[in-house]
Amino acid sequence: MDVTTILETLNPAQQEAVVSDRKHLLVLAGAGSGKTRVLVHRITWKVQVENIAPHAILAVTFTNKAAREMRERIDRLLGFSLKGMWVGTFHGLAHRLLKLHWRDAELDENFQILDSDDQLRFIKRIMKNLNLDEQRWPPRQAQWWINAQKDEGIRASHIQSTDDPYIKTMLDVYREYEVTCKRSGVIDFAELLLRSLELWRQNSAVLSHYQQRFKHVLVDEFQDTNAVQYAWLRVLAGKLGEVTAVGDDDQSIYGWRGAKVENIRNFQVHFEETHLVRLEQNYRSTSNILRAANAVIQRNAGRLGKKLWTDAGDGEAVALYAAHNEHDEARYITDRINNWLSDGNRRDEIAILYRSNRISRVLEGALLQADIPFRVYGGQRFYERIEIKNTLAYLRLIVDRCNDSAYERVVNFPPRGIGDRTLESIRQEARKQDSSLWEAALAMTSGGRLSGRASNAVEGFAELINSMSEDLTDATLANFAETAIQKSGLKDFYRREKGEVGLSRVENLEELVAACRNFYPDEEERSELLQFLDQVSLDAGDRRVEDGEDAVQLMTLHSAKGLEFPLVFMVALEENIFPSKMSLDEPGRLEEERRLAYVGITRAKKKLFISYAENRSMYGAGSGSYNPISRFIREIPAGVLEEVRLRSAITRPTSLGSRGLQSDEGEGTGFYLGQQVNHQVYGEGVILNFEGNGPRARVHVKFAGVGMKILILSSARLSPT
DNA sequence: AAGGCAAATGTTTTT
DNA sequence: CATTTGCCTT
Repeated sequence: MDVTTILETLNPAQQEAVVSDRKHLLVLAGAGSGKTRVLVHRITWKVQVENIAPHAILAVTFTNKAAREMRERIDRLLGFSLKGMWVGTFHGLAHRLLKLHWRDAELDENFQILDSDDQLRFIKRIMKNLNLDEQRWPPRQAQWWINAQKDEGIRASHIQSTDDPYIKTMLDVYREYEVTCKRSGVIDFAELLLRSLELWRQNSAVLSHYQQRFKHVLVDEFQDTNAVQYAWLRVLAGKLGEVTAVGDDDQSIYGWRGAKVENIRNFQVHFEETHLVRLEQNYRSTSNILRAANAVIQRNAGRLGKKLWTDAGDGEAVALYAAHNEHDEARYITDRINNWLSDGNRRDEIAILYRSNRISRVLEGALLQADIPFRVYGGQRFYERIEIKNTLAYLRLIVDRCNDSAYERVVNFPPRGIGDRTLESIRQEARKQDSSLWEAALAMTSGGRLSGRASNAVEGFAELINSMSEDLTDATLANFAETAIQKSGLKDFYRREKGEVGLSRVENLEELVAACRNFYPDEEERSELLQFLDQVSLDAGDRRVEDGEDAVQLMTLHSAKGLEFPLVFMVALEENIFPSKMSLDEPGRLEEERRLAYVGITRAKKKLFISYAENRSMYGAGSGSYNPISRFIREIPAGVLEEVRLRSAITRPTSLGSRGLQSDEGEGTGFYLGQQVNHQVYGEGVILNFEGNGPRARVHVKFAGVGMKILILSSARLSPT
């Protein structure tokens, strides 16, 4: 392959990025500007033109899907397989490292990955043992806290104990959690990253091996890196490694999970001699859509700055629909969808995007009613389903009897007469002799220390696992899984379960067998089953691209990142919903919400519909709440917006107000959102929300010191400050 | 130990 | 409203 083939399909900015020979490279790639393309072509360039060995390249992404895609595209462009190039997710690569250096990393050889579900179970157990009140200290919160620490690279031992009861309690749980994980030979997602970072930091021989090897490090979606991932990259790059980072600070939407936009903003500070390239030409959307996106994101402070443009024409205006309520909104959407379809378009070109999953419910109902096939993404993923996890637990136990979380999950599932009391005594024994549950159970049954019935049941379980284990020899993975599902009693259990739920569970079990059949191991030494289990822990089995069925796609704005659709509906653009109520006080979080709006708008290729409901019921039928129109709608210039009104405004004047789209006003009140006001009793505050209208209109005001108050506007006698 | 009923509880989620 | 959770009964 010659130079021109790599470059000819690229625009000048893309070419500049691909051939850059400064030490480091930061590519600020706007939505739809061809970032993956640049990454793939740059790798090809290095191999084909600069004669860099594939062996010396490490490319890292966040999702398995992105990693797969990158691998395929490099393969295709390069014309030969990756040959020792490391391409994978942060977690996948970290896992690989830890597998190779398990001894140096002080891990069990067969360490297992703890998914967030199992992690929560662990933490619940620990908190129970510590006699912590679940009401006062919700385990989810502890899980959140621990993960947040780990994402920052903070170990329990790094934290100073304080008098603060919250920190004290969390720290106790964290400490105990570390011990439990170690004893059980499991590591959680955050631990994969942190442990591999520590491995490098503490073991210079291992580190220098990888520094010698990976002279070229490339990172996708750089704006989503957290503190540990960033440190990981810096350590690996060392003084000599060359780093290419591709990302978009405007699309950083995972701050709440520890991602640091600062990482991309500071890149040029920490990585000297950086060449900065902006990709601003967008190949996805019409001008009108981009104008809307640019105008919204422009409101954020501290951006690296970037303005998308396109060769494409203006296209249609962005449509805005003010719905009476969520049902009206849903009906409007199904009507538009039917129009689109009757023009001969496909359903899978359509996406409906929302801030939070609960919004989808009414839409699902409407689509069902309108007979429009759809698929809701997000929510449960394949390998997270309970029936799948149970099956996998059997498989894990067969591979490793000492896997306590697997043991706990299935000792008594399907029910076989091993209750809480029995299990608790086994747990105690395990803790006493510092062994696995399996070993403790064995000791107790052979020592006759369990009642006859319990003893028989526990023994029976052990025999079951042992006998399943024998089936492993010379069966194919799929056949083995099938027998396991059979013998464990899972199949019978779910078959007997009534309703559609049971049916779909049996189907999922069959699908798992199919997944086994389609699995191709890539290592020689380790057994197929071991490799399968590892892959499954790291890949949730997101089946988004599934069978290419022609269905409308419903998903959250978060899960829409990276996707594009000719026709996009952004729904429920109301204050407190989008932007979400939780993000309203902190400016940083509000900016993240705005980025989310930017992500949403830029998903649309041809036509974007935005809608909001003047009244939205929280759950089901209640009277519902009046949320003001989302500020993000106001931030879209009037020129690209076209307000659709199907009926005359009877119930409520449009929240846009007579002064048009630019106003930030709570209609007819004389006040506006975010305004500083004074109250005779509460003092100074800021207006966060309007509710209702007419004489009953109320305002939500957050007062300094006093907190949030809801006041009747007509009697509160607020004055502007 | 297992099943049934009332009460609690509801952002976003790459791995 | 709809789903999950924990308590209570058998």
